[in-house]
Amino acid sequence: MQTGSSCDQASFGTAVHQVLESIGVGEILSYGEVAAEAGFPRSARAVGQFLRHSEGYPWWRIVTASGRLVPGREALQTELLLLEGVTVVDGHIADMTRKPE
DNA sequence: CCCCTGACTGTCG
DNA sequence: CCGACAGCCAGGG
Repeated sequence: MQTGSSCDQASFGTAVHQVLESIGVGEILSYGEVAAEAGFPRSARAVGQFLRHSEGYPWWRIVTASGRLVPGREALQTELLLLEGVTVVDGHIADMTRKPE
């Protein structure tokens, strides 16, 4: 895509909105990843504020950079992720695309 | 325009 | 692995 009109960053919420909409089922991203995709690699916190104040977004697909689930909704998020087909263990993602070993 | 808060991140102990 | 501290950035009063 990028037909030439997708570079307009109206505001943070608009950019994040596009990224959240781009996430597929079973796709886990961290706040920093979403922020980077939105065009703000240093604004992970702003993503959290947006998700918390907004509803209708797959916030459960968003975790911290450590693969940790969102504080305050760990139990709920874990169940939702399991339903999405994501492996969650003890409140943390066990299926991150990373393979340190 | 200034100050504070926060669903973050990375480093240190 | 986990708790504490500092740095960075956007939003709201």
